[in-house]
Amino acid sequence: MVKNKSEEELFLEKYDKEKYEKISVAVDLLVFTVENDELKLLVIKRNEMPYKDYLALPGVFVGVDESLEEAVKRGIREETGVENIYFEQLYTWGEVDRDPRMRIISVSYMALVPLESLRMRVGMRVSEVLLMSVDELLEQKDKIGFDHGKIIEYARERLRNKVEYSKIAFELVPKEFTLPQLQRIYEIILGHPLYKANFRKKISEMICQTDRYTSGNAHRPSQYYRLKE
Amino acid sequence: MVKNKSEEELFLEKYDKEKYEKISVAVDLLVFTVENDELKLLVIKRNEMPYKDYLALPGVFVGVDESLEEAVKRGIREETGVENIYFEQLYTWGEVDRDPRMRIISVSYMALVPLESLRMRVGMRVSEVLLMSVDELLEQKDKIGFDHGKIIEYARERLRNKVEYSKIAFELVPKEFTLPQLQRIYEIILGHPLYKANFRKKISEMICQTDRYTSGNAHRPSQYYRLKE
DNA sequence: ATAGTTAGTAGTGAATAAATACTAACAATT
DNA sequence: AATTGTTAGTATTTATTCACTACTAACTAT
Repeated sequence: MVKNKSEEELFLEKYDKEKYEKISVAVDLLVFTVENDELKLLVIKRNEMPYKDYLALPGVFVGVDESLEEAVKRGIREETGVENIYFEQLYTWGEVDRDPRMRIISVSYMALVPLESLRMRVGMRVSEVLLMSVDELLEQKDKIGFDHGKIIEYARERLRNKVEYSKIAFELVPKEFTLPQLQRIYEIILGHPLYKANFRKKISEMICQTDRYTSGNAHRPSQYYRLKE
Repeated sequence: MVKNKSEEELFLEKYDKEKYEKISVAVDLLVFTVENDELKLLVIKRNEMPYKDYLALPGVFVGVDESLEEAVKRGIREETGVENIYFEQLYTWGEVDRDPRMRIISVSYMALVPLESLRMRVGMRVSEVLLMSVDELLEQKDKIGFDHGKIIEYARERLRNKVEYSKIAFELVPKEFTLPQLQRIYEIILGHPLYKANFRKKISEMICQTDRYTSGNAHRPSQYYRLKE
């Protein structure tokens, strides 16, 4: 990584080691999905101090030779077993005392995964992994360790905003989906109902229809669509 | 900062020091202002390797006992001499080789300051501080060191988006301002002209008028306003 | 056949945004 | 003292989007 040894040495002469001791950097993961008409988040039940028996976000430390994105992918793989899912950076939390053990700066990332793709992996994890309703989580923030309650709120807010002007909601449905299904995702994230006709008008440019329909339901079947491009 | 020594020791047994060596964290500052009807950014001309004679963003390392915000305030003070200006976190850049000297993760912050408040301080800085047009900067990205060209683009995009749905533009004018002056700020950030009547309607709820007017100009005087609350 | 249920479309009035055209008020010039 | 140039500010018109109602369509179960 260091391309020029003398450059580094030159630099380090001025880099005051007393004052600017290096810092541990972690990524915290907010893996969202929708289950039973609820927005859910992957959390772990801690079985160690500090915050033993509290809920917390999964996370991993960032290695010196590892980019933030690489750490995120590794973390998602370790916690869920899934690969190639959508994620984006949220915010970086840097209060000095946010972890009582040591100074840790945490870069939070939000990941979205359709429930169908999310298959829990037992693995050799030390902590229990749970899918919990975001609403319920935020109602009992005293059960959440560290500053993770604040981070979850921040993420929900970002998700709510972003669903209005981006295609992010498509990350929570399979490649082929019906419009009532997609509309439910929007409504669950936004927390209020939408008008069918307006909803369809708005997303009509983003989608293209397939020739497949639902079947077996005691009502008119709905057509499957997919995201354009 | 460490509240429980035994907790820390326990933790460190499991914390693999080989793999998760700590990392240097810096904050990079994007100090924007408007001068001569142009959006301008505070940059430094580097006089050291690497990227000697290139342009770069000012930045400071984050101390172990210093929050990110504290580092930002210190950085802004060191580079500009001003205090108490608006800033917000932008994004965290974590590619492994983004700095050839060593692994540095950088948290970028955008600050906005009215030109009137911005008084350059000579100080004992090693590098030259410049106010440069953002458009010009982005036209010659090969003159910009590190990954800072990308960061500047990201910041300009964020500023453009945010000016549409927030009160952020008010951070670039004095406490009392005229509407033509404020509209110019919007137009400069957005990069296109706005319709006067629509502009005024839109911001009318955010502002309240004063009883003062401009004078001395060979045309109708304009009224001074201030941000509501 | 019909009742129940959800899928999907048409259309209306209200609010918001885009655009044009105007009037108002000053200083400098004639 | 009237006129001109210039920018400040308002009125109005048209187009687009949003909130909402009301309808038709298509399936299963009875």
